Amino acid sequence: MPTTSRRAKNKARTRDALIASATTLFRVHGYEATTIDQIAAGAGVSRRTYFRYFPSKDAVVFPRAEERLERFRELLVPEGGETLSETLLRACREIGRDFSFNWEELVLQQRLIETEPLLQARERDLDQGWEVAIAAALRARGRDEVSAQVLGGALMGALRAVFRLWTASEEPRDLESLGAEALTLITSLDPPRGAPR
Amino acid sequence: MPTTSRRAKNKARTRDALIASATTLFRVHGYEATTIDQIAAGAGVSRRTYFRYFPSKDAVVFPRAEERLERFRELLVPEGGETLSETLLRACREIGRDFSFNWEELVLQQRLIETEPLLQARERDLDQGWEVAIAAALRARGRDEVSAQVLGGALMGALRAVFRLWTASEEPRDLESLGAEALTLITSLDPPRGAPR
DNA sequence: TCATGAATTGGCACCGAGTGTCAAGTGCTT
DNA sequence: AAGCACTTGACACTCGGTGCCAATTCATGA
Repeated sequence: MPTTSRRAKNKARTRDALIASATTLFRVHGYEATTIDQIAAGAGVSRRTYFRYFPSKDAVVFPRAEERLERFRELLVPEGGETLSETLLRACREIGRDFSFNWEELVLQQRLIETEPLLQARERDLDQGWEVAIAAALRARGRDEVSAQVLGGALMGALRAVFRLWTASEEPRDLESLGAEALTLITSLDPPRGAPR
Repeated sequence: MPTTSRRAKNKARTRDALIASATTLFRVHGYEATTIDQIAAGAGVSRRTYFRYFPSKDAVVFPRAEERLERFRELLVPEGGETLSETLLRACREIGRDFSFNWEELVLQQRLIETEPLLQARERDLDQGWEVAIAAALRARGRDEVSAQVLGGALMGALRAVFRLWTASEEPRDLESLGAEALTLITSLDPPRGAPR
């Protein structure tokens, strides 16, 4: 019994068709002006069926979010005697490879997101998953709850900024060195005088 | 001609009534189960009028967002020969004072936000305004674009984590020392080996 | 191959968020 | 008091999202 039964294939095909239809329509008419009826029609499927594949209109904008986060989680498992920064860099490099392959797609997606406040909000929400993953990795390395969450927030904040810079540039820059530069920047911050504890 | 004309007073009163009505209803029935008709009715006003005061249903959850951000922006103007960390700490302390006065309210608001993904997304979106403000402060201190955005993202990420920890605790902890601790934590990160540049 | 049951789909009705419009009401000015 | 600008209420409408059920498609065993 292959996992790719006929049903599974059909579902995958419909899903891809919905994503393609939505992407095209968003690109041409914008997010707001595109209705779900149009997306569904473009995929040769009914409106009701759209909602069986995506829980909301905005979900179709982030079709690979879940699997990428899952991948990131796996990459955060430390290898050998890595320091945290090294693990992060390695994860950054791996994710960056995936991102680089889809640079154009990601840039267009990012431009679309920035046209709609709701989409920006959703993106931020998704980033929280990454932040939680980083915080978990920190906890797994013996950090206490407070420092895990604070450092997780800071690191993810830096990574998000890096990603935005990356998609905002004209050419696909080297995501890995951008990430490394970001980590270096953070660690070069001057601590406040008379820091507590 | 006082700025508080009768019209202005009525508007302020209606706005407050809407906030109060919404807060109560959300607290009792939850966000999702509360309709705007109910909120408007509770404030003795029509549904259409609600939308003249708030652009959306979720906006009423963050009624003070804009003015707090404005305050934060003003606080980020450096005083004397402060380092950036010192400026941030001072801003943290000032904002923290305001927050401490409204601890209970903020805790309830936070609990409500965490029940609804959409609200979490919106909150993240609002945080971006703070991040942009920090990045602007960094730029004003001579940082280049990349480091301003990256550090802004990291610092805001840490501050958000601090705020979440603060509202998650049973007792109102000292927000200032939490913030200071967070800054210290960030600066104690070990840089990656062979860091570029 | 065919019949049976499970999964998938489409159509329909419905709810609530959000917007345009216009007439009626309220406050400001002289 | 009258005229004016601003504010409100009511209505109609679009669209996102959900529950429901009948029709269709697929998988499975005889």
